[in-house]
Amino acid sequence: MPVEVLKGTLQGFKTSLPNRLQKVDLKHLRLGCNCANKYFQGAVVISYPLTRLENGKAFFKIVLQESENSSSRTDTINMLLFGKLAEDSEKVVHQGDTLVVAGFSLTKSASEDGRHCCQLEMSDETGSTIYICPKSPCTAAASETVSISVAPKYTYTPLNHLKGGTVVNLYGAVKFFKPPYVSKGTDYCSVVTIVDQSDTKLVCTLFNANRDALPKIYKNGDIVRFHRIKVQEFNGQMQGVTSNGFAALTFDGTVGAPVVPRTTSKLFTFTEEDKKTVEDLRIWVASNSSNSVPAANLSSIQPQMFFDLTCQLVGKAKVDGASYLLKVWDGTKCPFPSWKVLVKEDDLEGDSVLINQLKNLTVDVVVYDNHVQLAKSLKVGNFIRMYSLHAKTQSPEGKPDVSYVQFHLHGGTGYGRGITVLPENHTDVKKLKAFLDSLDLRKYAGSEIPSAEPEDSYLTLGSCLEAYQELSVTVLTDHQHFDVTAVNTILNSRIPQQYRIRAKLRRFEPKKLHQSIKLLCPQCNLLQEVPDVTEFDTLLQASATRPNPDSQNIPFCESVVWDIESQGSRYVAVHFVTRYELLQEPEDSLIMIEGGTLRDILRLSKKFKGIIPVRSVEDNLVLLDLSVPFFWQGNIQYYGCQRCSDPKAVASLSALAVQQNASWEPTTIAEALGIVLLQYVFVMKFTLDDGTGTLDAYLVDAENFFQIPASEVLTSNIFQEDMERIMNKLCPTGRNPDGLPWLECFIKSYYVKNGREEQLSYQIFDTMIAEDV
DNA sequence: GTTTAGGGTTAG
Repeated sequence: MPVEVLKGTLQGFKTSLPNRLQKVDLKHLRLGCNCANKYFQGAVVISYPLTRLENGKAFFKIVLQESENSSSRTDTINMLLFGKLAEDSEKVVHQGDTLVVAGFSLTKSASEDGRHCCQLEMSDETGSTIYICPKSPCTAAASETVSISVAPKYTYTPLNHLKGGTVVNLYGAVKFFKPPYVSKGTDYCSVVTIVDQSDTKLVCTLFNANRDALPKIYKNGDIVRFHRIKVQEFNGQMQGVTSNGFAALTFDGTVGAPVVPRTTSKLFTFTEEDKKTVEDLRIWVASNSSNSVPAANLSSIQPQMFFDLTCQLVGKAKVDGASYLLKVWDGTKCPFPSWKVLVKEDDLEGDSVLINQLKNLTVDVVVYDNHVQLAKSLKVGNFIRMYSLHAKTQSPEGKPDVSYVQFHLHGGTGYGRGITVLPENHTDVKKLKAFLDSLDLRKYAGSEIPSAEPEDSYLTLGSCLEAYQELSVTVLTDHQHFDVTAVNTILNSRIPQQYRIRAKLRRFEPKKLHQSIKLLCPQCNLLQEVPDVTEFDTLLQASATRPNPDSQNIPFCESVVWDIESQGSRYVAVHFVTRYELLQEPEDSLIMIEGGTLRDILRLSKKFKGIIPVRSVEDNLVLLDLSVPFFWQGNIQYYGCQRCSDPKAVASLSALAVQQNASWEPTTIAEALGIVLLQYVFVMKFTLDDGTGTLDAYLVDAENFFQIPASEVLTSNIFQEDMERIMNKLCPTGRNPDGLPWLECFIKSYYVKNGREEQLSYQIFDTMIAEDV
């Protein structure tokens, strides 16, 4: 009987209320206070017309005044009624009536109207009850005895009494859980295993389109209450699944902690009996606890462990489609060196000043696959918990004594892998916040870079960095957020890493420019010397056989054969590749040549777009041996990797010959012929010195570092002069070392096999010479 | 109205 009009006096009625119901005053109504056993009494000062919500539900609003003699707005409170209760009340409530209400929930007032900061919410679904004492009492006889049921009586089934095909209400302690994740269907999914005093386990598979409707479990041992969960048999075991009207409450499992349900629902019942059930379960859990995954902080991690980490997000960045970087800290220092994941400066989200400040306390966590979506949605500053995080120790091959740790949240949801955002009012968050606030960050701050005070704006730091870089003759093309590391620190580390350094170029090798140009296979990384073209004359001659007249009819070529009688019986065949069966202008034409000498080829390569030396094998034209250049263009010879190429017959060029937009560029031709093109690169050793130590770093670069193409430098006077000027600026001969310019460089360390030994080497990357040099 | 997952580590 949710709404009842009293026939007797209010006093008389109140004596019939159960003892456990206590009157509560407006001043004691606060958010979070347990109102299960409270009633409130007030007079109706306003009653609004009945309306309907968007979902069709009836809605009725009343303003109640606590004290009859007061006219202050602060003495009034809004009461919101929903559903059938709203409809029923609206018929019988009048202005001036006194109401006694119980079974309400208390929420933050939705309107800023100067009334009480909370509002009372009631609906018959949650067992709310309203007693109305009319302003003009009925003249009927004495009051009847009224019995109140504040809440509908829910019964809870012990887990050892479950039967398939039933819908029940359950209480249990969480033994295992997967935080809500996006399922492959349309809903969020959370798998929760609960256990109760009967020591029976139940795996519950919960789905809901609304993440907040799933239980807000943050750790094993939390207590849950499920209403309307369906029990069914699966694989010979009972299983719980969400059914219509499923609702969950979650409680902290700590003995003695306030019994406050976690839910986003505004309407739920919660009785003294519920409280007792939670408290009983807490005590049972405490004495039957089985330690599962440890919750660790960064300072207590062990190599190879999986653990739950509670931390704050400081920065985030995409790594690639399948992984995402989270920079987090928990205020403790990881005892092992940990990896730093290289991302583009522009991709790193977060306060760069703070990221820099905390760099020695944060760790880089890479999350994969299904976790990327959630990771992206996190806000910098969020307090999060990552479950089953993997602290993976890595040692370079053959170096078990040196190790560093990588943090991975691997893909999948096995073992509860996942991330949750913890609410700011969670006990663990409050504790962590207090701890983080208590830290003296200066103790951990790095000292290599001019430190910015927290009140400095990002702009100030930016311009400060600019001034700092002004003196450098190099420019970093990415990762500007990296801090400078001292050379001796780098030398002392045995971990493959990436660093930013600031140093001077003491010396470099080789001194002669032509010695610094090599050929690099981008696939197998083999470096080789650039051959001397004059060596090829014999090779080219040796392949010069009398062209086979049968092979001269090539579909995409116009061919001519020259007899060169002045040189004995030498024959040269030239095949002009046609485009759409048409000859092109010589400067656009690709030609293939059989039996040409080095002189012929060099001469022709100045006139034509490109030349491919070939020979006849039976009826086919094939490339020569890959020890000679397969393609000649202007002054440049292009080579294929003898290991990685899989040369095809020249006929495979026909596909290019019919393409309208195909160009006779070395890369295109190489690809069509199955050739892995060798790259011309500068290979130099720079001895870099920053005052704390010197290290030798290799430069292997095609054109980015000097902004000069290595392929052309040997045939261009202008490029050679540029190179000379640059090297003279970086490392002038006979200059006092103090006068040398600064170079800011990225270098990475990596292990190379040197015989049976592994040796740490350093290479320069993402760095270029400043334009004005 | 159905499907999702149905606990038991990635292999980066």
